[in-house]
Amino acid sequence: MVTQVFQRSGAAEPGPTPKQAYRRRARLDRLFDPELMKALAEPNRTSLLSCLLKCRRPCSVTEVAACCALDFSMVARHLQTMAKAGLLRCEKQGRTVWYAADGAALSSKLRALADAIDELGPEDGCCDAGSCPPTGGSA
Amino acid sequence: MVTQVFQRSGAAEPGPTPKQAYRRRARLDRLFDPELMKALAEPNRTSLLSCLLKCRRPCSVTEVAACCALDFSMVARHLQTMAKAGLLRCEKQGRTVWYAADGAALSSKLRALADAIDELGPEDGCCDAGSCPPTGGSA
DNA sequence: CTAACGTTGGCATGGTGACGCAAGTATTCC
DNA sequence: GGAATACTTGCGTCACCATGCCAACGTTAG
Repeated sequence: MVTQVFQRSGAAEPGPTPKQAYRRRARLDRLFDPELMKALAEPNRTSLLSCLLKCRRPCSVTEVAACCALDFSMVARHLQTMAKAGLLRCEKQGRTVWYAADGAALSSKLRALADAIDELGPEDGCCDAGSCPPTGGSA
Repeated sequence: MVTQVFQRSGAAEPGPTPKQAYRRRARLDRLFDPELMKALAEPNRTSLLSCLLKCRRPCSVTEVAACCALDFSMVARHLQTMAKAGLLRCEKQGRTVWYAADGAALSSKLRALADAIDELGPEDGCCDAGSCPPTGGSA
């Protein structure tokens, strides 16, 4: 017998087939932001973001670049990338550019995504539609 | 005059320099998961994830691959990637592999990240330390 | 005006990953 | 046993991107 990992509840709602689900647009689909996730996918970038979040104040590129071993131009580029993704706000003042982490914006985006996921309800099996009986389905 | 984007509050707490902030490890630093974010950074992958979340039941690779124009092997690889990142749970049953989205795990991770960000408090300027007066600081 | 400063942009390089194809493996059915 | 099914894996290609170096640009100070 196979170890039954996937628990099935009473299958109150059928649950769509993957094809139906794939086409049906949900709030979730609009909330997945590749640009945002890409910006958060690079360890050096998240280090810089974390640094700015902990600073809780605007910092210049020079200041931030002094923290890590990265090349200065790379730090500038990372900050640009994150600003474009909505993670940082920036303000140019003379020859200095100040970057500040927009923690509120990020956390609210993350919560919105979490809400949209929870909104779909827990996966609980269905398969009375007969398309995919994972664990001893009748079909 | 420069447009004053960065509002400064009373600077109740100094706020560390970027160098201090960079070294000081916070809960946040442990929550940034590059693997997770990378898994969420690819549009095709998030489409598949969304599909599985909406299905609310385990689906086989074949089923999922039938939804989109992607090559079968690519779908299988994407599902593996997401399973490794903790987004999906999978169970092999005979020659079929069932994948189910772990929505609860994802949303709780996102909320934990949001909590850790909010925990740091809003950025509000400081700079009485004299290291970075962004907008007409006294230093 | 000149020099110094802070940042941006071009360039070459190396690594990573998405993609499709095709071959291979494991399991089930006849 | 053999064939069909369901998936995995290897390979080659291509695009993107992180990285560092260096030149150029705009701004400020002298």
